[in-house]
Amino acid sequence: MQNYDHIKIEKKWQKEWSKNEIYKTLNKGKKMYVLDMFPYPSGVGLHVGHPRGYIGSDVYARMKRMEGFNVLHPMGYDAFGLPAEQYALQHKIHPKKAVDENVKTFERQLSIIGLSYDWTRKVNTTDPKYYKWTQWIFLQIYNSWYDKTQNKARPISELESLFEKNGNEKINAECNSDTEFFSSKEWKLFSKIEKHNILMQYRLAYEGHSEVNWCEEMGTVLANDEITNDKNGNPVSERGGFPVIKKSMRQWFMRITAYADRLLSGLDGLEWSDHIKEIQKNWIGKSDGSEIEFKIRVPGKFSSGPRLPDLAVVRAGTREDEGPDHSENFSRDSLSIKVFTTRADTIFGATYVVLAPEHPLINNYKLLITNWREIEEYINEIKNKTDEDRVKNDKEKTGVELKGIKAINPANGEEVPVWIADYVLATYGTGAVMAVPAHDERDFEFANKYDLALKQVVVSNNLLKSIVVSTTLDNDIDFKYQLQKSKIDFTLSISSISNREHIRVELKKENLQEFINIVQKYIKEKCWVEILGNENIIVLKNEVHKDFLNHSEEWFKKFLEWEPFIKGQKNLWDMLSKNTFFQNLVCYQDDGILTNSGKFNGLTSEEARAQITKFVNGKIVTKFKMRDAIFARQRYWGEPIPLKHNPDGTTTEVKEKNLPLELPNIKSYVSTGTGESPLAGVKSWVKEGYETNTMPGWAGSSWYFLRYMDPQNSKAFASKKSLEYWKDVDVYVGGLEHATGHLLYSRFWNNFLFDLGHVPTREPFKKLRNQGMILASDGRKMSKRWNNVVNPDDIVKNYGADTLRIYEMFMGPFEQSLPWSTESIIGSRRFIDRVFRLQSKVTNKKSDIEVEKIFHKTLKKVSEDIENFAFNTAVSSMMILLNEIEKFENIGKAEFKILLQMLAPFAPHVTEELWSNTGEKKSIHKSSWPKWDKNKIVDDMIKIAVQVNGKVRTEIMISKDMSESEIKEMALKDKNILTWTEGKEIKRVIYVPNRIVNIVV
RNA sequence: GCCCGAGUGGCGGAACUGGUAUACGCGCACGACUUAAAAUCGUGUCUCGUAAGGGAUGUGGGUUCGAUUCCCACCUCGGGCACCA
Repeated sequence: MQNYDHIKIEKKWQKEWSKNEIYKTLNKGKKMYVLDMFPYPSGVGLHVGHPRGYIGSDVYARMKRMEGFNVLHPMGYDAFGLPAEQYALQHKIHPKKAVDENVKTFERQLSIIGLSYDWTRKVNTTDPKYYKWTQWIFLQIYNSWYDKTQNKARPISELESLFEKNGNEKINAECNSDTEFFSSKEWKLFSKIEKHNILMQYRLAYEGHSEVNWCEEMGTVLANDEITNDKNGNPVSERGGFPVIKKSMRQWFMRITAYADRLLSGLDGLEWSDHIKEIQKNWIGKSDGSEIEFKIRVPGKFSSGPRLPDLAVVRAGTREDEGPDHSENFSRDSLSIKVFTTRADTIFGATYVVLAPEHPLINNYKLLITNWREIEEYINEIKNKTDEDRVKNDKEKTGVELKGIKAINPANGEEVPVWIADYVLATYGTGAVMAVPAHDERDFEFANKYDLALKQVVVSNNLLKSIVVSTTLDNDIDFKYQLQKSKIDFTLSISSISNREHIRVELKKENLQEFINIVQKYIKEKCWVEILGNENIIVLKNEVHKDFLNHSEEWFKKFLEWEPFIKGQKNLWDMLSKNTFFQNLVCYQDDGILTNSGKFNGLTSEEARAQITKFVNGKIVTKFKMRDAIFARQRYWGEPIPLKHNPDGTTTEVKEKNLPLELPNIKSYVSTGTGESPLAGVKSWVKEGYETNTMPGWAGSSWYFLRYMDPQNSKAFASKKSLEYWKDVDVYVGGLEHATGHLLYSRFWNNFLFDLGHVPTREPFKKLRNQGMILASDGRKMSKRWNNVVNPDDIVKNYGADTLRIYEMFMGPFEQSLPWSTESIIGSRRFIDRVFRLQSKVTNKKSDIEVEKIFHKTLKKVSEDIENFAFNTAVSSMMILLNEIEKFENIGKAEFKILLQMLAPFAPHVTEELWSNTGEKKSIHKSSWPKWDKNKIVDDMIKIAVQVNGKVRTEIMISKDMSESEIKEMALKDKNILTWTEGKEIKRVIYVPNRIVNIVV
């Protein structure tokens, strides 16, 4: 490494840049906001994988700066949360101190890489001046409700006046599902606490109870994404690996579900990868379906017909000790079960109804149910199971019938049994389903186990597309001959797996009968038949194949039952056209054509869904998988929630002028372990009535991108003026692991702030790029545990920051995970050395025209590649350029300077050194990005390939002004080509401009 | 199980919208410089074949003048979701 002293040069320029503040952001000009996901400053320091994203965004930001944009490229710290507190506990220091120490390490490691952050805009979520505004935003959310008609959040005070005027029946708002109706008059009569409780059901940040993931060891509640499974499949905390159980607790929630639809539709306008959009879509989990009521009937007690039982009988079902008599509310709803389904088209096949074991209606039916003891036992059994047990994939479904009551299928009036079963979730849809075993896998499995009826109501409509006949016949030539004779089209292929020949028949209506005749004849005379898969595959074989025995016993049993039918093949037509044979073994879940469905027969599933829903008085509804987010931690190290609990049970907020509500300084912030936050042990805090829970880790990170726009502002989280100027993040760079956390919460908060007019755009991140992980050379994640961590400090010391930067960009596509190779890094260093040496060849003379051309072509490529985050090919094209120009004796200064400028975003230090060596006084990073000259990227003569029948046979040089026919003629006359075309008729000549000529003979 | 994404030399990878597959880098081999080594520079490096030429982009088919690229089936790996009706 004698070429240049990277240690000296890099230090020198880093000092210079910070002295001259060359990366300082202005507040005018054409804006460009390039943001990295700010890190949690952990104690262990960085490995070479961490800076990859930062380097990518830095390259981009540097080019944009040179292109004349006013670039905002900041960095900060997300320092609240469990990890910091755990670290502090372990090291027996205050979390604040731990954070400060870690930030220092972090900044030292980052600073040597030469990233162009404007450090004057640094933010830290644990700074009271910062979290004042986190608390402020919380209060805005707390004081809002979601109007589904206007489709936006509105101040809670507006809701109060609406209640005052009309009560709540006509208000189309997002609220808790158990909210009851009241009139304007009733509202006025409600007590303070009643009003408070009702409003709480509408607030976008609300208090409630819920079953949560409780970690005894850590004394805290964890979010789903903070939990993993240990090797036995038991739930454990991601950090520490402590066991996690279910526990019901008082919680604060964020009503993110109010925004589910907008979070979904908002994705359309974003330049994010399809992959991450897919993850968010899945997470939000929208499904369009119908809510349909199944009436309840008590057989025996009442004569006949779907008559409802007397209210008195049902009322007797409520327990005396349940407190006030709810029978008025109880009446209608209790006499029917509301189910949610996306397959209303299959309702004629609904042969039973299932409630989740937790379903509130079950208790109401107590006196009607004849096997109550059994039911109670079952429910208790389920309660004691962990979620993990219940959801385990290979677990058999269990359930019990509610004997004594029946449900009425509203489509055909049939009486069907009612069950409770653990495969139905209380938390999704209505907590009840209509079971259609013929068309739903889960219902199918359950029905098989408990011997419940199965009724097929949808048949496949793709039968007429194609049928594959797979043969293991000794001689299938005859079969093919028969097909040919009947003019049935087919194609042949060999299955790579079974080595069977596949005859794919494209069936048309007019030869369906003919085809079936042939198959029937075969079955009758020569062979066995088997029908496989969902793909209409028929297997013709000489004997029962061994494969057969690989099927489950059950399948085999059923097959045997069908065997005489097949041997007799009376009804093959029916078997094929309805495919009942197959469908009765494995349920058919796709859309199709309705059958056995009364007047709806013949409709497509899609048509039927709408019509049937209407017919049974159902309602078209949309459901989401996403749940409201828990917004509380029983921990010390988080933002205090700025609310006070009053003795009368109501809650009041801390006034804006009293924000921030600062974390009290306490001696022991160790968790009490009782589920109470350490704050519950602070007397002064409790005396004031302050909320003892703190905010979760994602609070501070859900809006930090706004704070960078105006980080010092003490009057607002950012001034209107800077918000209007910066608007949103143009390019956001970070890891994929935040897809369902941070990236969703930030979008939620930003949408909310938009509704109230606090920010100018709905969506915060226009363009998102996810850097791939850098794995260790053994292909595993870099981790202390595997002892495979590569420290960037060592790389910077041995090879230089520029080499590290170039290598990390060159190693492969930015979004792809790649293994690190310290062996390969030398290539990037050599490249820099060669550029460094190139300066001795620089003259004041003009470069050769060929040299100029290469330069401009490369410049175009590099500019476009950086724009597209294709950093690897940008570096590679500069390497190609260098290979080319090294062949020349001399190179003009102008071209050399272009090379330096192109390279500057990747290797800021060495290019700055060389730039100053050319006599430039101003920093290269303040220079303007060179423009490529489109006249200098076209060649006069180009080489194209000539193919004969698609195979390259020679190359010819053409000039750019030759016509198509001239080129074709030149190709045909080429002597290499003549040896291939001699004596043959030229059928066609294809010319693709600037690429190839293909001669077909 | 369902839904995405990906499979190209010894290795990381390149190939625009269907148009000369294997750019660039690492490694390896040979050569030059050197007393020697390092560094540097040069040459070669998918495969079979002396050559002409043939064969290769996970496997098998298809469409096309032409397929890494489009379609169908399958295999493998990675990721997401996981009884969401």
